[in-house]
Amino acid sequence: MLNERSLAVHQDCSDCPIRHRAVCARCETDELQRLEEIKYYRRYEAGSHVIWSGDRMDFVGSVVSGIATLTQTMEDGRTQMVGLLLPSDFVGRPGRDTAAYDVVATTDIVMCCFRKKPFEDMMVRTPHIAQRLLEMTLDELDAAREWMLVLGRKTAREKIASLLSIIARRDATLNMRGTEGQIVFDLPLTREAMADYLGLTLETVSRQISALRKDGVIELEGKRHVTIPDMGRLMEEAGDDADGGLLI
Amino acid sequence: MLNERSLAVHQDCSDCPIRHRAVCARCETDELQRLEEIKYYRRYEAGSHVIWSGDRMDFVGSVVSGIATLTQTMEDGRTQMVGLLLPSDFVGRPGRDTAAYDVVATTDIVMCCFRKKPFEDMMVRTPHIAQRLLEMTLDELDAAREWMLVLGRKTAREKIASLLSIIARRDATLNMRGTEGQIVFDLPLTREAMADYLGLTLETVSRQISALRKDGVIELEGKRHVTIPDMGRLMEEAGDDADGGLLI
DNA sequence: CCTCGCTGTTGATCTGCGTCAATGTTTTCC
DNA sequence: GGAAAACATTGACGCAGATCAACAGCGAGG
Repeated sequence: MLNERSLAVHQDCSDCPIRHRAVCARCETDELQRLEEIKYYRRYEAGSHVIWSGDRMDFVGSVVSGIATLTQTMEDGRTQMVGLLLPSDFVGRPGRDTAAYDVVATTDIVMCCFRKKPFEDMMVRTPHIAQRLLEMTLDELDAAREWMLVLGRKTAREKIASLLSIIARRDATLNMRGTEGQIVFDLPLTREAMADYLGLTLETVSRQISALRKDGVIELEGKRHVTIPDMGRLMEEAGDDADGGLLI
Repeated sequence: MLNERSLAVHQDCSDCPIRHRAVCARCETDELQRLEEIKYYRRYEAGSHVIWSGDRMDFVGSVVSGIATLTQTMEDGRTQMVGLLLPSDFVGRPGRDTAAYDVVATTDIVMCCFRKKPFEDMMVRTPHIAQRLLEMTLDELDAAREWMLVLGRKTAREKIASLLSIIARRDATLNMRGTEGQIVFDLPLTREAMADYLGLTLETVSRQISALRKDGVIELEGKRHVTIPDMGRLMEEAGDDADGGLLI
């Protein structure tokens, strides 16, 4: 997951969000060089599977551009999104070789990949990489736990407000804007994808978005273009205290 | 979180579940020795707070005996448990110094602690520690994501069955028993704590447990002593395919 | 022994969200 | 331009689980 903290590190590595430049800033140059040598890029179309749950994973990598989702599905088709992958987010798990989740491209995406074996070898030789990955994984764990509160205890309206507030802040951070004044962004998800993230149905998502619009918490132009006139108000609606907030 | 995999590693270090012996099996003896030197133990009574969310954390460590919970609370009092800490589970976060969650002792517990600074120093000098922590954190992340599916998409009955199935398997693993034949264990949680874990009310928890008992999925002696006559049946009720299953 | 507090159970009722269904809007593709 | 498909909105209705309430069991402490 992306958050303000990891993003700050990401700034100096805009072309390849694995953030290995940041990771290796303290390493010897030849380690950095070796990392450069084993990397390659992959492109996926909107709607296509990047990874199927249960499949063998022979690479790790990160999103360069576009948006992907991490989802779990039960046998009867019930689906829960467990992560939203934005540019710079890491995918894959050193030390495990089957994927636990489906990764689906929501938009066209570009991934920066490393074959798993060489990457793992590099991890052993370059301690900072393991430390950096640990830091990133702990951030993701925090985000997942924050989301457990959303899923377990919030109302539909609060869930929608939480999601909007996360996307708004993320978007503001990505584009180097603050969260002062009004915030404008495009929703990167369909109503159904939002429902899968929030543990709701798409109808409920639609209804609650309409309600928030009617109440002036958000403004909508078309289906996806959102304006948040007052971020504080939105966060109140989300049930968050105004400054703490979600890390996702 | 504990799972079969981390527990296997834990076997050779029963007195101090930080698992540093396992962590350091490949390290020089003097690193292991140094880790021994900075460790100390703490004892907490049932019901007491080990850590308050937002407080400064000056140590990391792990549970030696007893059970603790990791919870988040909203301003209006709604509570969500985001983790269950059993013997050998790790607490704390190298690289961050305020706690994000409340840690509460459910039973009397003993923790094995390391002051954070020396532990972090050791991490820098001993790459295997960071790698081992990364592995453990990734396991926890998987568990958190599995739990997101439970919270977001399962019915009350399935939630209860999921929780029982996790506790049953955990208990079986801790006591070195298999999950063949019938499984017997004591619930380590009150109905309220179970509700907080599952995103339900305690009344619903109580009702669903009664229903599962009436249907022969579980047997109850008193309030806490549970017998699972058929683990496969329970996992069906949980909505899991019979072998995959939760990692928590 | 009795009382108090804590935990758990069960019933009655209410309500938020899911389900089913109809319809509108936008995009795609011939 | 028109048809079809994908995405979104809105309404009517039902139900799973929340809420409110009463009560039972049990250990602790006077």
